[in-house]
Amino acid sequence: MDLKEQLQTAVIKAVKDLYNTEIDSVDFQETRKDFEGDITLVVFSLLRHIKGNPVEIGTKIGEYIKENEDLITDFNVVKGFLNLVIDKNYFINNFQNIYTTPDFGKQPINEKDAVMVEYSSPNTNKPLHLGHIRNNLLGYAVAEIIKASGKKVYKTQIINDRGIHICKSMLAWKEFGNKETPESTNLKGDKLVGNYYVKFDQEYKKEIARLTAEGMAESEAKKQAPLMLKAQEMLQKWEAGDPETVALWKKMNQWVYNGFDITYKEMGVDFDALYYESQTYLLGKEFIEQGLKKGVFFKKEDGSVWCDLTDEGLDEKLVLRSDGTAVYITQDIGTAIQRIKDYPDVNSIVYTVGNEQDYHFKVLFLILKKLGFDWAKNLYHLSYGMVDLPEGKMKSREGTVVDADDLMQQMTDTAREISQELGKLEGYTNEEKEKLYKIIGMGALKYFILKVDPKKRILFDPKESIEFNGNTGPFIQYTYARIQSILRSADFDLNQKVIPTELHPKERDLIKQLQNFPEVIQQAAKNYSPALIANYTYDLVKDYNSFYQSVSILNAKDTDTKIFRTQLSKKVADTIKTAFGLLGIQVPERM
RNA sequence: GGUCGCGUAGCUCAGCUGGAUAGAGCAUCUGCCUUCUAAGCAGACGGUCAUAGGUUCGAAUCCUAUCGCGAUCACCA
Repeated sequence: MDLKEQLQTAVIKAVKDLYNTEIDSVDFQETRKDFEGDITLVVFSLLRHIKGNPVEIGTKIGEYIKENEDLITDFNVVKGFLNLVIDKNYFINNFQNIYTTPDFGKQPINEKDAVMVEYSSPNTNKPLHLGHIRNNLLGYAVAEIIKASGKKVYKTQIINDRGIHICKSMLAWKEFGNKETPESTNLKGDKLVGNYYVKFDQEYKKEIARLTAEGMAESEAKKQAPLMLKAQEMLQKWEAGDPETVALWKKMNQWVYNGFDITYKEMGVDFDALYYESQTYLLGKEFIEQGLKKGVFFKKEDGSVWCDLTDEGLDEKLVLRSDGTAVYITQDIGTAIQRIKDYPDVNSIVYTVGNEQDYHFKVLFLILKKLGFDWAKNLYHLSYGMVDLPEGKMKSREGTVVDADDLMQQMTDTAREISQELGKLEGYTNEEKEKLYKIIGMGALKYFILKVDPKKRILFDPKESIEFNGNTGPFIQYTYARIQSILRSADFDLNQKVIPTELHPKERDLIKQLQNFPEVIQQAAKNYSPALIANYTYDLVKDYNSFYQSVSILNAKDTDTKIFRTQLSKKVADTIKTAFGLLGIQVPERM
């Protein structure tokens, strides 16, 4: 039986025997660290049923329970709080279970209960930047956390590979590119294409300047600039399936995909199912037709189709243009339905998209509900705040974008500098060292981003960059590495069952912290919050370091204690590894 | 203007479904490497939890209003 249940029945019985009063449940909470005890009964909540002084009541219940419940060895009452001390054998036995459970904290996967997690979903006309990094890290971590909570997960993305913005870079390459290729320029494909997107904008601005100088109004010049007209023409050709345009589109998109693949690999994220906008943008129209028949939508005189959401406190939303073409949300309706069709075991979709699209997803989910899909109630928009720079928003045209590849490289470089200064890696080959710098640099970056609540915006100062001391990824990795060092020197069998004669308070804290891990995973999955995992891991490491500093592990007095403490260390390391795995962060054997 | 989100130490952030004296890290200061890795540990300093009301035995947490910051309200995606 679970500890809280057991204590609950004990308290209920105590109240019945002492006060002749029936209560059905009581609340426990963990005892705060600055008080003695392990678990606390808040007596105040009993005052509804029992009249009297909280301290007296607490004391009486405490005495009764100490007498009648073997688990409780002592108690104290502070104000209205009854702090109970749990028998050390409970913790020792519990730790034995934890220790022998592989992948402790994770639940086995239920194949029938699947979730699709969408993240990344970039445009294919420019390289990934810091904002995408947050998106990717969040999406990946949430997917891993949901998996650990016992569900099957498909990671997916929808690649925005068509539209006027794609035509812009294609056109600029055609006009100004001199047949450059990633090979000829030695540039990553996404960088090369991105350069042409910028080039388009520059040339377009020149044209506007020329036209306005000739006396044209600026708004008119924006529409009439030859480059813009050509880009629009190109889009039409693309939609008509013009072979030459389609070939160029395929070629340049492939360059971008090759570039993205490198970035994704560096970042350590992956996908199980890819969707391309070019294949989905026509989807959804048939469901608009169905919705019209059902009366979910209505048609205006000009032929445009709308959904009336005013009774939900929202506006009317366009779902089909007057010319019959699809808009953004039409496609999203179609894609969602398609995904459920493709993966019948999926009954929930998580969309990792920035909070500027909160309204869009609110509307999307409502419409899908109105269309009568029962899975629509399980859709979730994992909305996250922007990553801003001290100067404000990142703007590609002003060159203030923090490029994803550059940033990752920079992190590795910083890790290298710090490591070399500390110089603890003798005996490592250069190759091993480089691998390690990458692990540390990426750990710093990922932890930095994932430890903050997704809803909050992140202020990223490239100059101050990312810390390697304190509440950081490397700090946690370092603790892991130190434990590995202990395990390397341990010359005894770690699989034996030992019962130490004493339980140090720090050991008690550690075991308590370890016990919480499964619950933390469930919470994190429920709240779609990698930050919970990150902060839990930090707390665990703080507890461990404190333990490490106050007791001897390998030099402990007796063998049993030595073994027990080593086992405890090992399990802490394993838990760090598991937790960081959920965040997509690797862990080093040495550092 | 309507809607949504955020506002906690000088800075960056924790604080679960209301509970004890609001916690970390950075920065500043003080101790600790002949003993398992000092990317560490122990401690000091630092707060009218934006403001004002309300609910409650009890509020950073829940409700209302106000202020500040951000996002959004396209036949764009």
